[in-house]
This record gives sequence, C-alpha cells and structure tokens, in this order.
Amino acid sequence: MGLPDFYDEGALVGVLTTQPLDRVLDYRAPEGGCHLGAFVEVPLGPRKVLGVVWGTGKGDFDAARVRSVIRVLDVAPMREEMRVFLRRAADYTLTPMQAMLRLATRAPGLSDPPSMRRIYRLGQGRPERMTDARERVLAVLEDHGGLAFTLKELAEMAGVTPSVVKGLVPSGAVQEEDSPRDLPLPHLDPTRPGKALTGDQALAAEALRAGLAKGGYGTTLLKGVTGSGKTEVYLEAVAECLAQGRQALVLLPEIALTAEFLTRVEARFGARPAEWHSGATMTERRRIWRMVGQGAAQLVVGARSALFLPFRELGLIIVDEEHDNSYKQEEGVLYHARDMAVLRAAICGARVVLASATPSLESWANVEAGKYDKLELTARFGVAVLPEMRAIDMRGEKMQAASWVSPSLRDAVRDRLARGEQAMLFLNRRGYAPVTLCRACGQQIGCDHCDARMVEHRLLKQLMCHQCGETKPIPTICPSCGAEDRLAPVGPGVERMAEEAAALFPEARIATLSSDLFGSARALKQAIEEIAAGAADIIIGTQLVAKGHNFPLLTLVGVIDADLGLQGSDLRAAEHTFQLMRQVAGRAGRAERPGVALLQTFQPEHPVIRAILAGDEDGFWRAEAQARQAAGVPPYGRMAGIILSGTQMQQVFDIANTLARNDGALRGIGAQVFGPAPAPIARVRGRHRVRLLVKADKGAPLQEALARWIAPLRLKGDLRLAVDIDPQSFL
DNA sequence: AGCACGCCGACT
DNA sequence: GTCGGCGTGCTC
Repeated sequence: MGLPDFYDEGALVGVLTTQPLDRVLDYRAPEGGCHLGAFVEVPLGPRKVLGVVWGTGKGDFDAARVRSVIRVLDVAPMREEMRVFLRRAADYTLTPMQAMLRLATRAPGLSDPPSMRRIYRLGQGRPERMTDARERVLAVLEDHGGLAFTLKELAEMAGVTPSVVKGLVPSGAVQEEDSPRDLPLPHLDPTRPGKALTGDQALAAEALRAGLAKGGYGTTLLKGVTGSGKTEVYLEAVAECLAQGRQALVLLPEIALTAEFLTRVEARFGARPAEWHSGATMTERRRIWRMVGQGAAQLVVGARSALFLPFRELGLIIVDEEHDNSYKQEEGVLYHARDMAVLRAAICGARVVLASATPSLESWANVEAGKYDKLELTARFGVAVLPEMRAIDMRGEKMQAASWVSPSLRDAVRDRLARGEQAMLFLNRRGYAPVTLCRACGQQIGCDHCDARMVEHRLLKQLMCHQCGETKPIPTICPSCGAEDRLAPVGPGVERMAEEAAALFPEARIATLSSDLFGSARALKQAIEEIAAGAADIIIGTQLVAKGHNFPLLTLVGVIDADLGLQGSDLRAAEHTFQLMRQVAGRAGRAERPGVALLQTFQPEHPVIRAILAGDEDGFWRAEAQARQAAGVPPYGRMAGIILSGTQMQQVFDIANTLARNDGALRGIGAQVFGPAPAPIARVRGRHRVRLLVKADKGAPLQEALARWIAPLRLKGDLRLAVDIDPQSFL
C-alpha cells in the first residue's frame, strides 16, 4: 500500500480510535516516533482514548489544531494482515471500522502498564520433610527448567493445592517473586505422540498435515459423526502447525468450551492451551492477548471472539461444530465466526478446518463448488452402528388429552425398561408448558417487554420469557379478564414430559436434562455423567442432549415432536431439523447395543422426515440445495436483514416504509426489498423492531448497494438501524 | 461515546 | 430574571 512503516516525531499520522467516529483522525507522531499499526493513546476533546496508527494523516484538518499522540502503548503494533482483516470484515458486515477495532482491542487494561504478579520458580533449598505432593511440584518446575508460574497454574499442573506450593517457600525449595511482566504460557509439545488413529482417521490426519506442509490458504471440511475421532484428527493438524512454529486457533461454540475439552488438548500436548472465553478474568485475558501478540501463545482454544486476537503467525484455524448457529453473533457486530475465520485465514495464508458431524448447507455447497476440500470419517469409534430410524405416524395413534407419548412409543420404552436399558424422550422445549391460556377469555400470557409468550417453569415456580429472560410469578387470576383459576398450561415442555413419563412408567427412574435446571455447567456435567453411568432409566432432554454426550446404555430415542422445527418460515428450518434429528438419533446405540430412534410425526411423507428416516444424507442435501437454488436464497443467493428499532412503533414503521420506497440503489443491482414487517421478535426490552429483507443474486454487489441505500437516512431520537448480512435466524 | 452548546417552560 | 429539559453537533 506504499505506507511507511515508521513515522518520525511530529509526522502527521491518521489514527483510528475506538470511539464511534467513523473517520480516521489526524495526529502528530509522539516523541520517539511511532510504527504503523502502533496502539496509541490520543487526546480527544477532554479525554484520552485508545487508537491504532492507521496510516499517514490526510492533512485536511486545521494544522494548528492537530494534537499529538500522548504515548505509544507497550504492545506489539497491529500487523498489516489484521488491519486488512478488520477492513474487509467491516466492508462485508457493513460495520463501522471503530466497532471492528473494538473487537480487536477487547483486552482490558491494554493501556495500563504491566501489573506485578507473584510467581513461583525453582529455588536452591530442599524442604526438611518431603511428601508426594511436594515432589510433584518440584518435578513440574524441573521439567520446565527455569520457568516460573503463578500459584494457581503451578498447583494445577502438579495436581496439588496451592498451600503445598506455599509450604515449599520457607525452605527455599520454591522461590516466590514479583514479576512485572505477563508470564509466559506453558510450552506445548507437538512432538508428543497422539492417540493411535484408525485407518480413515490416519488418512484424514495425513491429508490435513499435508495441507499445512504445503502452506498457504485452504479450507477443509472434516465430517464425522460424534465418536468418529474428529478431535484427535484435527489435533494432528494442530501438532503439525505448532511443529512449524506457527500459531493455531481452535474455535468452539461457547458451551462446548469445557474443562473436559481442555484436558484432552492437554493430554495431547502436555500442557494447557491458552483459553479465550467470556468468563475469563481481566488479568487472564490481558495476558493471553499479549502472549498471542508476541507469538508466545502457541495454541488458543476459544469462543468466536478469539478470531480477533492479534496472532503473529497464524497457521491454522479449526472451527469445531461449524454448523452451530451460536457462531453467528446476533448482537452488536453481526458476524458469522465461521465465515470470518475463512476470511482471516485467506488473508494471512492459514489453513482452515471446519469440523462437524452435520455440516451446514453453506459448507456442503462450498465443497460441491470445489472451494473447500472434504474429508470424511465414516467409522464410529468402536463398533460402527447408526441407529435404525422409524417414524411413528401420529395420525394413526390414539392420543389422550394433554398427553404426548403415543402408545407405540410407550410400548417401545416399556420394552427397554424391561431389558434394563435406557430410553430418551427428546423434546426441544424447555419448561413445563410453552403457553399459558385463560380458559375464560382466551388470552395467552405474554411478556411485558417482548412479544413472546411466557413459558411456564413449574420447577422454578415462575413464568419466563425465553426471549429476554424476564420472569414473573405464575398468576392465579387472568391479567386480562380477571377470571380466577381459569389459567391452563397448553402444550408440552420437558418438565411436563417428565410428569407424563412418571405417570406412564411409575417404576422407572426419570432424569430431566434441561439447561435451566442446573445452576452451573459443572452440575450439569456431573448429572450427565451419573445418568450415563446408569443412574436413570428414562432421560428427558432438550437440545443440549444432542451435543455429543455419550450414553452407553441408551438404546432408544423417542422424538416427541419431529415436526416442531419444520413449522415457521425460517429458510433453514429443514436443515436444522435434519441436523438436530441426526444428532439426537446419534445418541442411541453405541458400543455393542444397537439403537433405535422413533420419530413422532404428523407428516411422515414430508421430504425432510423421509430423508432423515432413510439416512440419505447426500440425497437430503441435494434436495435442499435444489430448493434453495430455485428460491434464490443462501447459499445460492444473497440476503440481508435491516432491523429498525425504537420505542415509538409508528416512528419505526414510518422510517422503514420510507426506506422501502426509496429502493433505487437496490433495484440498480437487481435486488428486491421485502417488508417492512414486524421483526419476528417484534419487541425486545421495550423497543419495537421492524425488519426489511433484501434478496439479491449471488454475484450482486450487495454491501455496496446497501451502503448507498441507507447512507441518506438520518436517524432521529432513539431510532436505530442494524444491517444483518447473511441473517441466520429468521425468528 | 461523552460533553458542550443552545433554545423553550416552571421556579426563587 | 434563572435553572434545567435533552436535541444537535463536535471531537484531530
């Protein structure tokens, strides 16, 4: 780009700040000059703000009023590839640059001087009394020759409590000191042998290694059912990347980022990787951010925001569970981490591995189009059995009122109970009942802040809004008509399923797994382990049971409502139902016991249900691809959502209508506008939301046209506009 | 984002 | 006469 790499003192530089100013401001380089990309503190009005030296100043501002950079922060300057990445990501998502920059500077205390920390290293002395625990501490320190660790880290590595480490200080065996710098992370050893791989695992691992050895950008879809060893295979690619001296990033959906996963990585490389997630402490985030920037963090395991860490030499990005829709950020900067991972890798010449048992249609289409490579792990670990899947045609079942388990499913469950095996009833609905209806006036109880209905949670003794989390006590008097004791729960949730199961199978031990029934991830994990070990006969669960937990005794999965996901107008409804059904069915029949999945459905002829039953995955994707192609929707067409929001509904609609009428910029590229319509979540925290949908051909310059379209708009008062490129959720 | 400036209603 | 409501505009 022809930019100088360094600016001498007094030179005019352009600084992008994290303030919501959508232009680059001119400043003078400070004493000692500054590098291009330097993180700096600059004066802005009465304040000091964080910024990055973005290039040469434009000089279009009154020279006498140009102020000087206050200081250059003691962190590595932002690399050019990161600046390009932010720019391209901003262009793609139509996000203002300063919002992009904020994502890349999410390190708390970035501008603070390094803090002092207490660290522990090997000393000279020997303790008078030696114990096993003490031996382990000293052994860890000896193994890492000369390195120092924090108390918690050292204790964890040695498998002792912190007091053991403290106890070694008086004798001088362990030295305690204050260190001003952020501590290095433990070293990961890529040369340690990995788990033994089976035939196709070894082949896949070899292919990934070869890709890394070749260098340059490339994306591979790694497909394999749970238990097929995906993780082991991609960790081989990580090993190759680390061996090359480059950094690797493993992205996981936030809920999959568990201690169990980190332990697996630790087992492979002999030390814990850096961990990046929303729950990390300030100090920890700061340390990791700096270490990543210095190239000292070899491997980061993290949630989607880890994509914006300042890697020096990123060689590999793994996107595990790439189909997971939590990769789409739905608030603030609306980006899809999977797509941004591919973008970032393409810019810095890294490899991407998209891992999933049930890949998204986007990735499937990219494989078909030859943009991505594909590797498939076919065999399940151990015995290879996918469960047999059958439909229960609900039109032919005699159902009682307020009951959802059909006689056929009931008999199948009884059969498992008699054989001492486990059965699972799957219903993707939390709570007791999704609707609370007044039998007197017909009114349903809704949320005061959203348009959503309140869901009864009987165990928590309250009504809850699944949109905004608002709760209120379960009323006995109808808030609408005042009738007493006429409110009735309508429809099933998992809690109600548990009630029905208890009535149907009084002798069985029943466990309900729903995210809201456990205070912590740890409690949930423990419950799952106990259940997997046989502590329950019937498992009743929501979506979370689909996420890769193993239940070796489980041989029957009954899907209460296979049609649930097919309702509504979401263009990905079929895709999500297909993925979810396959994931849930995959819980049944591991090890030596073959499993059966029974799907209760009112539309057994529905193409999605038929594809699920037939296990004809390629057939399903081909049909789905054809349907989307015919409709011109993603991934064969482009879409964008425009969400306008504000407290005054009429104002919001007025501005949306104005926008929809003045669509010249869009028609110019052959795009169409639909709406305005109330957004599917029409009210959130007191704000009314109205949505416009824009549809364009695949090759159309959508972002550019959108930018021209919304540019003349002046938003007054509390009106807000958000552009959602490639919207995922239509709900 | 903050923070100032600025122009119209109920107080000492 | 003045205190203060928050609409509009600026920050290199």
